[in-house]
Amino acid sequence: MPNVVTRFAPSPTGRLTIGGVRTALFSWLYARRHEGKFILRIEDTDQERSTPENVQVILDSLSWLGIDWDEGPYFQARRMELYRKEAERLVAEGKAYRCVCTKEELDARRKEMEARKEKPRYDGRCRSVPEAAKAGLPSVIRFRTPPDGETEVRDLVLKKTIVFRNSELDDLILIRSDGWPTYNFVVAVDDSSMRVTHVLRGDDHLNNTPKQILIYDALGYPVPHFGHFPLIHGTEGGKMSKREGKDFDDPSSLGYYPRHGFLPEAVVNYLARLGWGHGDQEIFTVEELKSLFSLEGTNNSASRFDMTKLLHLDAHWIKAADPARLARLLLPFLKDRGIEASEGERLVKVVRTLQERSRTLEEMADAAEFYFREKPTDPKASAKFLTPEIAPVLRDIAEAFSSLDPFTPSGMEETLHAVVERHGGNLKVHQPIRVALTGGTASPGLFEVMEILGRDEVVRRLGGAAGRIGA
RNA sequence: GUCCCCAUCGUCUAGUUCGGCCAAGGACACCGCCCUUUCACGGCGGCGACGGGGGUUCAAAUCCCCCUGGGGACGCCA
Repeated sequence: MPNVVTRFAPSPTGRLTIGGVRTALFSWLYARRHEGKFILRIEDTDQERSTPENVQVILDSLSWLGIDWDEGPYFQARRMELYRKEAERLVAEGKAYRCVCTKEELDARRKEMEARKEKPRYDGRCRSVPEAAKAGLPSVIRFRTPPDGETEVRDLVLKKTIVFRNSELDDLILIRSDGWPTYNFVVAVDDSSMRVTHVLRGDDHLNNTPKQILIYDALGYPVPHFGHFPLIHGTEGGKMSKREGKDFDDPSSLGYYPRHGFLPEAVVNYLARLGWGHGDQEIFTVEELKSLFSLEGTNNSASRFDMTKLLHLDAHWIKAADPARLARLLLPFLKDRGIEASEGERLVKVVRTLQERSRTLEEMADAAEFYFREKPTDPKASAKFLTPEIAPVLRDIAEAFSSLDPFTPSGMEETLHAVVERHGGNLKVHQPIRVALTGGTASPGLFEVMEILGRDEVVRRLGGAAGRIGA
């Protein structure tokens, strides 16, 4: 029996948020660090909103990040019998009771309480009605929360004990009128039946924890350890909200990142540093995280999501990545731009020239375009560098290049030098050549660009540019 | 409204556990300079914070209280 069992329990009711992913990452790292077990459980008790597509998104996202699980995925929808049985047991033991109040009645009472500025809660009117009197009526099962006393939550992340007065807690619903169980109940049943030792989750669940502890106690199961990570806020502050639109258009969704050419190791590195630290170290490999992650190192205040820093880390990991791997990953981005490149030595060379100047694969694909097809020349660059005076020089260079064999950087340099000398020396030809070749003023080193483009293509583009100047 | 959490540069954070090593360190961003065939990379330097007020103490970013500010939760959602 491992001494640490953690789980990630997302609900497939929407996209997977970046905050949820961080919770998954921390839970996984904690299990790995302690050579424990990590469980994936899908909380699909909300029949209205759970979809198979959302389940798939969760699975794909975790796989992309490299987060693997030892058990599961479990689906709560397939564990209904267990929940009903446990709920009935609580009713039989007097620890829960049936409530026949209708939704409408409850809504009306809630509104009244809000109007009176009270904390909205169930008034408990079915509490003392004998079970026999409610038989046959449509009902829900509610938990009989102890009216007095306090429940203590020892939190491993906050490193403190939080005390809740039981009188603040509500008689929450365990089983809905349609027979489906609710979150606070299943989570307690499942975490105990799956022998979860450390429940790690977002801060937004802190208020649920005392309720769940009470349920554990009522059920007679041992209470696990808890840890609540502060939420990740959006750039404007506040809980990162799910925007409308496609999942991959929204940076608060994990789906955004693979789609926009981020490397998983960069996302993992960034997320790990958001709310956790290990001295001054900024760069972490997954392996390092697996051996270093600890709850003691977590920060207990909310953090803000910063795309700029993520981009910086992505740039770092692109520089560190194997060019052949990047070449393979780049293919779909090229394809999006209508470029059918193939894996191979040339593409790897292209990647090498772009690694130091791309923050994402998307940027790399944009920067790579000129290698595969001539781009329209940037008008500003053209006006500045493709001047009438330079046209004959470019023509001469093209001609000199056409017989340069082999077409090597040292040969190119000598040739350039010779042509410039012939035109009186002291001519700036690099930028005009760059513009002629790449369509813009920024590119990788001129000689490596020419080498990859190849002599014929270089000659062709140079000649073409010179021709267009005259026109 | 009630309950709960949080509080170091613009942002992520180190330092808080055992108060003194902190005239507060690192990273991102920003601004200079260097390198340089462009753009980048890299190197060097700069800007920049303990929210406020009370305590406790010889000594507080570190401990306590209050205020303020931020966030979360109050569902037959999870």
